[in-house]
Amino acid sequence: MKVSREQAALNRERIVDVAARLFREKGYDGIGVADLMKNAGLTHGGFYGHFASKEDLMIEACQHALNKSLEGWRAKVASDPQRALPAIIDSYLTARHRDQPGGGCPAAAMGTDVARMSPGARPAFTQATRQQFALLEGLLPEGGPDGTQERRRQQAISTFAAMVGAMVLARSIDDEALSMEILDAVKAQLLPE
Amino acid sequence: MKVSREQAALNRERIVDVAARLFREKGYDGIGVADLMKNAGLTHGGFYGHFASKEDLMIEACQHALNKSLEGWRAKVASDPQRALPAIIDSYLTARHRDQPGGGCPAAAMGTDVARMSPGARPAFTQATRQQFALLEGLLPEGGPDGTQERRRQQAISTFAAMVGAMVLARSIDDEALSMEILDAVKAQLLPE
DNA sequence: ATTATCTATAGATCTATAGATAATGC
DNA sequence: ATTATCTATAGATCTATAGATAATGC
Repeated sequence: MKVSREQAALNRERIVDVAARLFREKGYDGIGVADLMKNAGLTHGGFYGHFASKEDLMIEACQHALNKSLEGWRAKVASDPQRALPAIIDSYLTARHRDQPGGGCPAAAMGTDVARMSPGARPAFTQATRQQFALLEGLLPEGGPDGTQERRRQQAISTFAAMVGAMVLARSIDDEALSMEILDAVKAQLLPE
Repeated sequence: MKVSREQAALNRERIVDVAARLFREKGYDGIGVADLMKNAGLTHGGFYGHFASKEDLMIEACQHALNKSLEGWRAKVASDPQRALPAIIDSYLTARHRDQPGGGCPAAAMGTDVARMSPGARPAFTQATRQQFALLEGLLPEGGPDGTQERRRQQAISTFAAMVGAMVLARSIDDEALSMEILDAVKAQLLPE
């Protein structure tokens, strides 16, 4: 029954990884500890050897998801800084992202959950949001006479807000054409030709 | 024990009204039927005389909240069409709205819940979102050479997306200054002087 | 000997229903 | 007589814990 210390650490990581996916897909209350553990290939009771509570797992799952999300953005910056902004916006505002919340933006998938019931996860969201704004700010074009530092930050914040809102709206409706129109309209607005 | 037919209808409305508030505040899974009924001044068992299931109440509560929200926007248009756009945006992007989700924007408060577990409520969201886009489109300034009909619709969609996203982000973090900066930045972006 | 995991279960909570109650409405 | 509401509870589910088990690591 027992596994090696190394394997136990891997099991813990897998629980966090599974939780980061399933909390985004089903919400904090939409998945139970028993089901989470089954998805990680372990039994219910084993959970409490790794975490003090389900709430604790939620905090780690948020940190994990937020870090992965930021890493994805940073990878785009590293591979092609000039095209990073359109690359981030294009890949965010897609039907693929809309239909796969489990691997997508934590703010769009869990922001409301975190706001209403998970005070412990809010510091992680605060830090990640700050970093996302800073990253976007650095990618915005210098701009014309209006391109002050303050204006660029304002634009970075508005860009991310429009992305998150577009995703929340696109997911909440059941008309495929309107849903795509939302994603495409915000894409066109944020990336004028 | 029994009340008049008229009073029963009022009781039903009160249940929907309470649910529209509490589902936005606590989420669909965050409040139970017993607590909802207690908040409406009734007992648990009486619920099923009015609704077939909790899910059915969710659908009615969404319709109710969405209608109230649209009515608020239309009242602003009726009272002063010229100032309606800034009035809507200004009142949306406030700390007051952020801190009182129970009476606020249904998309920002329940959009994620509806997306993941309430297919029955999605038609209402679809219709309301369509109407909100149309209303905003009519309020946008004619604009310069770029003010085509298509461009105005794109801008209406982007405006609402930015508002919803700003609210979701502002609620998910625990830094008051950053939270206000998000609301103010999106406000400034949407309403340039 | 230690400990990661498992089985089993306690205790709480949640949706929904059954049957009783008492006031309304014909 | 009808029916809106109430009391009580069935049945399911969920978090967390207790104690057993067996492989690891000193």
